[in-house]
Amino acid sequence: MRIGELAKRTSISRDTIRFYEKKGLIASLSEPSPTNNYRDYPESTILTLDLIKEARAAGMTIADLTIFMEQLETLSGSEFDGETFLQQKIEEVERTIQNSKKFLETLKATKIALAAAAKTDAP
Amino acid sequence: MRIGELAKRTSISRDTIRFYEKKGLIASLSEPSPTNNYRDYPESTILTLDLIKEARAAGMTIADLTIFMEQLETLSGSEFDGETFLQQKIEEVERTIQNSKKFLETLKATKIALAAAAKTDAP
DNA sequence: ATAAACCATGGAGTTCAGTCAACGGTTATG
DNA sequence: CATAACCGTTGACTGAACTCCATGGTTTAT
Repeated sequence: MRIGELAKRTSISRDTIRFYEKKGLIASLSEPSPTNNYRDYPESTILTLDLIKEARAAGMTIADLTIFMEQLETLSGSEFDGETFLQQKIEEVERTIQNSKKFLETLKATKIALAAAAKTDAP
Repeated sequence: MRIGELAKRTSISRDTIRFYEKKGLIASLSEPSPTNNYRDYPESTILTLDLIKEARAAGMTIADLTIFMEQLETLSGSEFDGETFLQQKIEEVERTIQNSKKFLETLKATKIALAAAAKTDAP
């Protein structure tokens, strides 16, 4: 599919998609039409982009994602220690989750305090 | 306490602390020593900075935090609808947590796949 | 009392993650 | 076939969140 459709279906802008491709997070088919040089993406790129969105929201950087995508593709076969990298990222995300839960409690407590203050205040 | 100690005890750089103060996230005592103009922070600023760290890691921006801190301090008393703001942020953080959990599963699955591939590979 | 260590301010510089603009070629539509 | 809608590339630009630097004053340890 072409970049416009991909953009629409993932809610990610064309520019951002091209930016991700330049960074190596996604790849378009290497042999496009002979007459133009339009990018052509497989259906699966939608899934990849969804994954990237999740990962970004979970605190992963694009540099992290570049390595991660490489692991997904090659699944072993390099000198690079993918398992250690993944384990580190797992721990990072676990910390982020714990941390966010804690902060969530603070937010909730603040909201409750605010509501209580409002009640004794207005009437 | 002075900024250096605060920096050490929170693992946040002096520059960042001053930056946060300029943004209104924290405040130093308004009447410092008469002989110098060093910032002087109460013990509680450590807790505030820890909260800020949590919040940042949970995806809150500094602009969000500015509003949130104001809510914490004033606890009602403005035209601003703090409860709605807080409810929105609660939902945002909840989404972030759900999302991060999902991504965490992906990371774990990838690590397992990598380990399996490595086994059938080497020996 | 003097050097090392600390503090302040203002402003410039950096990194990350996009985003926009200008220009020209391609494809789809009435 | 005109023309709107789409695509490509290059490079400049933005906003967020720091980070660094230069300059100069203050405190502390020796």
